Amino acid sequence: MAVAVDLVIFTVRDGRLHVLLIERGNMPHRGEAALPGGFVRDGEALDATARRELREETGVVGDTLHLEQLHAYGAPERDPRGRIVSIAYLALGPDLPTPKAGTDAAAAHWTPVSSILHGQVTLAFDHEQILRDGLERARSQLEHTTIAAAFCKEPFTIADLRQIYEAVWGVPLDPSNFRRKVMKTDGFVVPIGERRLPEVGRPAGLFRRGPAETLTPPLMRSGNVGLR
Amino acid sequence: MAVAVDLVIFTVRDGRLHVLLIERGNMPHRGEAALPGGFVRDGEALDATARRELREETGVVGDTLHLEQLHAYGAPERDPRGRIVSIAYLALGPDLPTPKAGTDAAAAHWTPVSSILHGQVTLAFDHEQILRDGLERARSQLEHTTIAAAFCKEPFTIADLRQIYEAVWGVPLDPSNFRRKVMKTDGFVVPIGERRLPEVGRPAGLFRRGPAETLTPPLMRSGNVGLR
DNA sequence: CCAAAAGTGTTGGCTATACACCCATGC
DNA sequence: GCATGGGTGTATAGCCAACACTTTTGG
Repeated sequence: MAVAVDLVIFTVRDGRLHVLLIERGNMPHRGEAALPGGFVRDGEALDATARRELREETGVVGDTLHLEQLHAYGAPERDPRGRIVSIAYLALGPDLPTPKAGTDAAAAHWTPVSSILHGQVTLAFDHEQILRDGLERARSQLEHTTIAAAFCKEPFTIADLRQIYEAVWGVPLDPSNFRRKVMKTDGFVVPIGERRLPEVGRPAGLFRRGPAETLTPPLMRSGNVGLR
Repeated sequence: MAVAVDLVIFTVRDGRLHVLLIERGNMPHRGEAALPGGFVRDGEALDATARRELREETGVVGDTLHLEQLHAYGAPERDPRGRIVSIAYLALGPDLPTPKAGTDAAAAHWTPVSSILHGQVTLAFDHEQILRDGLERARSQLEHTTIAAAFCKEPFTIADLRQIYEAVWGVPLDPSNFRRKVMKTDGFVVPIGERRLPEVGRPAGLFRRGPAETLTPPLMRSGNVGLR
């Protein structure tokens, strides 16, 4: 029985949620889109496999990224090569560099999540289910934790942070309430005392990530409308 | 590489949270306390393994129990027999029958969770970490979902349900506010129009589980005091 | 060169809701 | 003694309005 790790890597580019997909270079499903991933090596912890694959696929040192285990998928028929149990990981990061092709991947692309949810892109194996689970986890994490800041390159503005929420949840948020909530949550963001010169509009205050990790009470989303 | 399933089975007995532990009948850790579990068989889905082990260890048909995947544990040195990745499952149920010994278990007992957290009972492998993760998941689930009702034998009173929360969270709740919250949440519980004759005090209304699954807004716990 | 408009960020107020805390009543 | 119900103050979300600061446009 083989154990693999698959990665759901999210980022937000120009206001839309994207996921990193590879074009499979080997059989099965050669040429189809799939989540990046690979097998766990002897003596390698699951988290280590995830970080290694992350590095191999995106070239990003995992320490700067949020990475958490998502779910284990083990349906007997999920992989035609045989019995493969896959541990899925969720990774969140700021607009990452254009990924390079990995060992098993012919090419890697940032793909809008909405295009997969709307059926314009189909994924190999059970990867669409994994993606949906990852999206739901990310949405939930935004409610209860401060990981939204992990999507932002520092320094960032409150509006940048709000756009993360809007992109992941697919709903517009009230700028006023959002700002109040973020500022009142101790340690969510810390001001650096500078302002961003805008192309248009009033200059926005700049912030860094704070030490806080949990949001109590949570930042609630009324309803899920979907992704733009 | 072997894949196993371990179970964190919780129930509430006389106001305290209990977990099902076995006394290991085989090496390694023979004679020590551990979570019930076993290896995934060929062609068997992960959930099926969990339900089978649940049945073998407790004699309970899994359909009546809440069962969900918790986390995958895969540290290279977690099992001296070799590389074993374990998928942990969380099961919640009403005061279950005294379990019978399973294949790999010399004996099975309901053990107060507090006795493990306070160091009076130690668990084999990394099972204490799994238990802690399961407890945290259960506490979180009580906030956001209606699974607390899964702990109650039907029919139950509002006070029964409240005792579940108090046992899992380890904090007392205001009976008045709790009642309002539960009654206002559409589909959490449905009255059956009868009353339970009490040993002392006013008779309490009886209820069954409703169709609702999520709690919006969540039922919040102010802080974690611990387990009694 | 100056004035107005447009766009974005920031601040504040109002109202409905939910909850914590306390008290009253029924059985 | 416990279940049930109500009442009040506080905190917060949703909604709305005003203001601040900048760039662009038009004379």
